[in-house]
Amino acid sequence: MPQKAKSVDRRIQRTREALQKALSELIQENGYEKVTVQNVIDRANVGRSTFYAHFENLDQLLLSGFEPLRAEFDDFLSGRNIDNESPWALSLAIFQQVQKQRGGYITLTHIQKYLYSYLLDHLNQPTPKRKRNIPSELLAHYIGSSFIALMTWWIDNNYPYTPEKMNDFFRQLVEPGTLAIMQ
Amino acid sequence: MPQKAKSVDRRIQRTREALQKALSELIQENGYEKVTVQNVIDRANVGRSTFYAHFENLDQLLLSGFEPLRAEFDDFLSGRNIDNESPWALSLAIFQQVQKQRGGYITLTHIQKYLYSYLLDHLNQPTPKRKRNIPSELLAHYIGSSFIALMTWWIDNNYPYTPEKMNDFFRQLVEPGTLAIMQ
DNA sequence: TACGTTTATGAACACTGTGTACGGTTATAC
DNA sequence: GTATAACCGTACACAGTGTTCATAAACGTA
Repeated sequence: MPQKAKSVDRRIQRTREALQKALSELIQENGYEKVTVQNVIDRANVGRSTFYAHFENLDQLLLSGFEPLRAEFDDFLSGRNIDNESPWALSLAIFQQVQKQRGGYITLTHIQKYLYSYLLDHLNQPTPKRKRNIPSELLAHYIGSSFIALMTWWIDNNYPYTPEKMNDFFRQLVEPGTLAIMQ
Repeated sequence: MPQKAKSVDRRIQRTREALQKALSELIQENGYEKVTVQNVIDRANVGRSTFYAHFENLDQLLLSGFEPLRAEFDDFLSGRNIDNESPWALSLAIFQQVQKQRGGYITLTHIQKYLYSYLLDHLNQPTPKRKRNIPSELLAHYIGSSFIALMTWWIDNNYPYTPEKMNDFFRQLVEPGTLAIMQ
């Protein structure tokens, strides 16, 4: 039988949201490297000890804001067979989701981590038609990095194109090279 | 008439080399982010004030080790007309030079900076045959990032291929996509 | 509303690191 | 040999991190 939903303390929500919002703003203003815990708690109007009651450090706070995207991405990976659908649906989904979180902050390295391991699995499956001029590891690294490159440019330039258009660019750039190699 | 070469104080050379060597070792052990001035001067056996007499901060020390590569790269850019020779000679030269500095440390972002501005100039020249589906800025960013991606993989995996082979990979991956776009 | 529990607070503390200042010492170039 | 400069150590002010603890406030629940 389902347990009655335990109600979450409103104070916890408020604190966490205030911290995430403050971090988000400070990142957009100065970049993540320049953000300090001190800045965040000042901006969020939260006590120092309160911060450490919720998060071990700045990185953990950053990661907590990344949860929604991570969850969606996991769903996508487990819910569908990428190989039988268009492989470009994956990248499109990420472009769309990133834009949806527009105001939020994103650590692209985390997307890259997921993407990389997926690509490596995918490329290591025995594909008879593959020429294999290029080692799988390098290919996975290349595709993942290219994707991150486009994403970075897109965000830095404040989303000048739609996710669909960006995904087209990605496809146009990466597909010819990888197809030529994968035969 | 050529000025008589002013002899450089041996102490200066020794100090700078000790600091660069220490930084290089520490980067290879723990990564640049974790290196502190304290670590470097301890390892180099150099006084704190001496460090600051030579360099403003850690970044400046890092950059000083990058000078030889930067110089070679500048020479290359100014000495030849890239357009009339193979454009892939540029990337090959960098692969070779990076390997030559094997034991040394490299900040790839600095290479990327140079590469990016070169590419942007290059792509912005009016080329009648270009289709221009994709904005020059994005294309420059993409090519530069792809190059850095291969370079990073190459270094992280301890130079498993020759510079020439790596340059082939780069060409195979990037050329088809960019050619298709540049018509 | 009254209750016991959880959370927030702020101040103090130890710690690590940065960058500056300065007087004394030593190696170096000439 | 000597003047010079490079080096050294120490001390200092400052900024940031992460912990602890006693107190006060807000909360959910009955």
